[in-house]
Amino acid sequence: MATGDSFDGDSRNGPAPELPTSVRVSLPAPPSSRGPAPTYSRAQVAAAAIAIADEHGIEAVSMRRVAAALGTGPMSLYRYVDNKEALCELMLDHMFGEAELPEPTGDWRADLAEVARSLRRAQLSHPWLARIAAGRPAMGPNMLDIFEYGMSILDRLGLDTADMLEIFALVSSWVGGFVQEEVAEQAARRDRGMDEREWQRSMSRYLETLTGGGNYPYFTRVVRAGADRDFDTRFERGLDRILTGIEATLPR
Amino acid sequence: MATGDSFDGDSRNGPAPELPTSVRVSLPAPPSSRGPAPTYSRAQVAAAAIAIADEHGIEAVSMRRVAAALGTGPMSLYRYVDNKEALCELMLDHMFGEAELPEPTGDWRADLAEVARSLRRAQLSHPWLARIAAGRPAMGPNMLDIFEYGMSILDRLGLDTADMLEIFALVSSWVGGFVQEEVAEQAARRDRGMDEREWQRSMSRYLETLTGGGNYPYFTRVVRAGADRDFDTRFERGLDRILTGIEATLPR
DNA sequence: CTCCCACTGGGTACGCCGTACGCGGTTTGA
DNA sequence: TCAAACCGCGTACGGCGTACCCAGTGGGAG
Repeated sequence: MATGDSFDGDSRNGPAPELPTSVRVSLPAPPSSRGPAPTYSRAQVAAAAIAIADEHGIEAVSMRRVAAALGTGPMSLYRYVDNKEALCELMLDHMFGEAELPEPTGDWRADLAEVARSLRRAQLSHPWLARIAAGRPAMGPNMLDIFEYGMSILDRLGLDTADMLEIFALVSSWVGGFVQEEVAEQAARRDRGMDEREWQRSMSRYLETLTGGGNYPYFTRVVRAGADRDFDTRFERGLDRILTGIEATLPR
Repeated sequence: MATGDSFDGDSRNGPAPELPTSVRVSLPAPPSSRGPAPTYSRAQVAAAAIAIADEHGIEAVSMRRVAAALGTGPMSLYRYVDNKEALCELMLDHMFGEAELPEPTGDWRADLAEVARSLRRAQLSHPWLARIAAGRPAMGPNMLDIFEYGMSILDRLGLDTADMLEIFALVSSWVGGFVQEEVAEQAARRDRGMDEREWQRSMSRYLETLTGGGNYPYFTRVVRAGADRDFDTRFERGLDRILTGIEATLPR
């Protein structure tokens, strides 16, 4: 799988046609022979932004800071990126380039599960990713690579394109939702650093404050018993359920 | 189901104990008898913020604007809400109060499907919701109501608490991921207002620009054939697959 | 070889933002 | 009665995204 630099590589192609911003951003930079060569590449810009997000959180990523990290002024960034929104999309697609996908085994369930695990791994290794991805369509070249890989797995099942798309979207959107909850809870616990015991006690107090302790019997039970499994097994079990559901609703 | 005003109602309870911000925010305001009565309520603040988000988009929601909508100064808001993050959580839980849940029928598949549809409906009626919810744990009173409702449905299946939680989380996180993609695509199309035909053509051009047309065979096929079904049927079919998967992996 | 001009780098400035701080007015329990 | 507790809100600071503009650069056309 690509390493995420798929932005600057090749240069064949004319002037960018009118496209929605959310798509145009993923295009490689135009050839541009006339003036001096650009000092940086889009990949460098993305890498700088990602480094800041990893170290100081996504909210610390500002045009000024990214520019400073590159050793330049704030406005210079706009030579590489239309605006901050575009910078985010650049970071987003760059990350999906890190996903490593093994050679398909031929067992579609196992192979699709591996795609799901890769997507989760990518988003988990950079927790701010889920925040960025929210409400943004992800169709950069790297995400498209993963899409193609997933579709090729489903191609053995004799479905039409719409069905394949539907199934791929089912898996990938579940992974997205799952990881979102996962990082949310991680962040909430890190908020004030509390361990399992402390968190449990503070949630109990929350419940009592809310209703005097009477209502919310199920949530109370979950909190009291610490009844939530760890995310790894929840993920695997959920994945298994979803794949089972897909298999069961396959034609013939 | 509550209408979302569950914040200001009752007043019994002592001073707020030390809780993580992400949880404390959902607490009803302390009784506070001493000074003059507050001019507004937390529900009013939330409603004002929501109105702005609905009309001008979530990024237009600023402390200053919300305050102005209420007819007051920016700093007055901080009497009702710790900071902007807290305002967002207030909006979030307030929205889930709008979800209307019918009386359970006793058929757990149908009932759980109805919960899923309610969650989707709530998030779809305010597209900015998905953006806000990303990476934030949602455990306000209204979300807890939905949680309790869902768990009570699953309670008939003879599972332990951890299994019930797992299944509820599976459904709700899938809905979250699905709606996220749904509003993302809606937003992308609205970005520049283009209909089906235009979008198709611009995506074709995007593909050609990307690779000269050769790679991404599946995505090309999807774009060329317009092979994506509408979101309503995708949702129903996905939901059916997930419920089937759950049913198939039920013990005994 | 020359010159033009597309291109890059980057400074300045504007209008927003979140919010720390603090002051004056109001209410109420002691 | 009066101090403590609370509310409303004005002022101000530092940071943000980015519009605008100008100087420098280097390849292609003449």
